Amino acid sequence: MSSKKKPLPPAVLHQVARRFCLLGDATRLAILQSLMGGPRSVNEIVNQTQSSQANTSRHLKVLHDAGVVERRRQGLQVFYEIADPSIFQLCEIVCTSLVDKAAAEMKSLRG
Amino acid sequence: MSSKKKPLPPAVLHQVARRFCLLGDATRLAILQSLMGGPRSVNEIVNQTQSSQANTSRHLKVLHDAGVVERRRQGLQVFYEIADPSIFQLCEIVCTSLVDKAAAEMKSLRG
DNA sequence: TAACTATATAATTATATTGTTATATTATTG
DNA sequence: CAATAATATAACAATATAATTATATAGTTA
Repeated sequence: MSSKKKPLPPAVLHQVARRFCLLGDATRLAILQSLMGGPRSVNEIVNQTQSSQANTSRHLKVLHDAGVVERRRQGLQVFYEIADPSIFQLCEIVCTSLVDKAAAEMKSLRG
Repeated sequence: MSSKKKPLPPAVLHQVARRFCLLGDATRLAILQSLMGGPRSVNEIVNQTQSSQANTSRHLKVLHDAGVVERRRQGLQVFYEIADPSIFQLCEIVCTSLVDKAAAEMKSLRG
């Protein structure tokens, strides 16, 4: 039961990296943020994110291929929603870390 | 006190994306993994990660510029260590999510 | 200070990613 | 089935990123 310290094999590192890569794009983060409020049609996402339809569609495909979002067709529209809520935990941790860092910088500037 | 649902402004999204981008590279993840065991000299990292010295140095610079690792010189050597432990939380969440996904796929394959 | 060791940087090449425009696909409705 | 609406895809140009090789810098020691 050694729970710690096992180095991950390269293949796993690549998978983890790919997942982080997915989140390493502001456009995709904006899309995910839009989906935080629940399922959204592509058009709704386009409006909320101010990105073009084509670009939004392309990024949605990336997210879908990675299993981060699910899609379901409903008539003419396609609705997307978050399939992997761990995304939110990740974003929150990063945000907290960034806020902490900013606060530390403020403090050190003031002396 | 509305704690949820404030959409992050684009500038913040970019910062968050940049942070995720840092982790979106297997070489850097390997470096961070090496640093999980505590401070390491560049040479130790090179040996553990099987990457070239130049490449390791370059990635260490990236991580350092982002404030993810700290450096201190000690004679001829430079030791790096994790400056932002939230990294580990992030990796753990991703790993868990990937394991879950793999397990789900296994299950669906078996029927 | 010359030789050596550890680390950093620059220049280059190869590859990947992003956003755009134009076009295709899919489903609905008259 | 023609016209329309919503979404997806392809081709392209611009930019970014990664790894490598060669070289430079910083510190150490004789």
